[in-house]
Amino acid sequence: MKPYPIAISDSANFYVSAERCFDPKLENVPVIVLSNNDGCAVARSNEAKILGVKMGQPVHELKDKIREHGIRVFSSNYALYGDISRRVAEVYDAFSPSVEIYSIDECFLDFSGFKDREAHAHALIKAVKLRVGIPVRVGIGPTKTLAKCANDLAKKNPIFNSVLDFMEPGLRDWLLPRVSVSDIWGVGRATTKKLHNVGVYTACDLRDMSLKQARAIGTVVLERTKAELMGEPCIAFEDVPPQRKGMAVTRSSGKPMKDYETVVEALTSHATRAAEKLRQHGLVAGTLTAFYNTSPYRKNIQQRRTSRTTRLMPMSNDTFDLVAAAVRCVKSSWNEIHTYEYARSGIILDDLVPVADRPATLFDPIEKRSPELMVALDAVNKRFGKKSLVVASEGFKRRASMQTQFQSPKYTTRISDLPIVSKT
DNA sequence: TCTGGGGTCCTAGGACCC
DNA sequence: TCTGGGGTCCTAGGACCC
Repeated sequence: MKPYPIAISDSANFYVSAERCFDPKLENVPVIVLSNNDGCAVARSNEAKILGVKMGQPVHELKDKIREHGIRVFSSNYALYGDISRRVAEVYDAFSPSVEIYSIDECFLDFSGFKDREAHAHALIKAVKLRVGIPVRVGIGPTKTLAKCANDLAKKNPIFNSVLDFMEPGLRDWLLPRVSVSDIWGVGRATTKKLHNVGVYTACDLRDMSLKQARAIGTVVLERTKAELMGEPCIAFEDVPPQRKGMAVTRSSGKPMKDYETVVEALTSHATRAAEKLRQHGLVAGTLTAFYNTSPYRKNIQQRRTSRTTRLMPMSNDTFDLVAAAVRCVKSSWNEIHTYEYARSGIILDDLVPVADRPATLFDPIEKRSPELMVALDAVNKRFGKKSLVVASEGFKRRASMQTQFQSPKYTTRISDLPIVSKT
């Protein structure tokens, strides 16, 4: 691969910024956004970071801090964040012929052909702020890893004024020795520890270590990272999203799940949601895995992790097929003798293919279901609200709905959530 | 007592990312 | 008491085949 300038634009504390878009009172005060079920902090404003709120910190550990410092707390509002993300990406389209959406808050942009890359990046930042209302920062480099590294430096050091261009090797030689190896994209906790053991502490050390040693420590992945730090691209720019391979619906349950029925109800609910997701994406799955685990955090209870995988034949996105498969998995793995307190469960789907490419099966299933039934099911649930129609094994008791105590309005995707502007 | 070699495919688990 | 969810990629090892 030949190197050319790649930019990465990354939103600052994205979920917090998205909340601030619609509530200016949140500026300059500590704000955190919680994970599903209001379990832990997954986004923190700079003010919250200064107060020592850690990424992923459980919210029950933060009670005092929240009270003392008046931290504003939000449940996650994915409808809002997803929509803001889409709007930001639309702005990027005007600044590059080729954009790769990497995550909900990051895009890679092909920056080749722009003479003054820094000026172009500043224009982009201005446009996103003006048209969507959230701050972004830009890192530029000859490889994705160097662009990410530049972006990280721009994020942490205000002197770079939100843009850092790493195309110049001299600038890299100066700055890479100041970057911890653990801050490099692709180097996680385990690899950092191994690298420290051989005296590799900085991005520069990693760039300059032998290819052979890099491979011994972190397989081809670290080998590629080293090459990318040298300015040799190994990770391709992908402006067309590749066909997705898997899909998962997993949840922690608020209360421990002790009996068979409760676990079946949870997995029925996840399988139902997974089937909906498949249909939304026009896919069918060939493999279904159902799992349910005890909480690894509760050291004093008996632990058990259970997972069963089954083939879906024929491949399917039918709610009843997926629920039946999930229930089979629980049935075959249920421990009758001991009672455990399960805390998390989920459905993982693999071997996904577009409905049109579904391979024909030798024998048609005995019971043929019509896709129209699923269309009708989706339509009813869309019109009358989620879970208006459910499969019976999900249960009719109080449904375990997610804890979202502090959710902001769905400003951009639900008209009834807009604040009424009163005429005065 | 001796007990092949080389290939493919599949799966579980680890590591990492946001 | 309360600790997220959804992805990708890579490797080792077992099963199987000839």
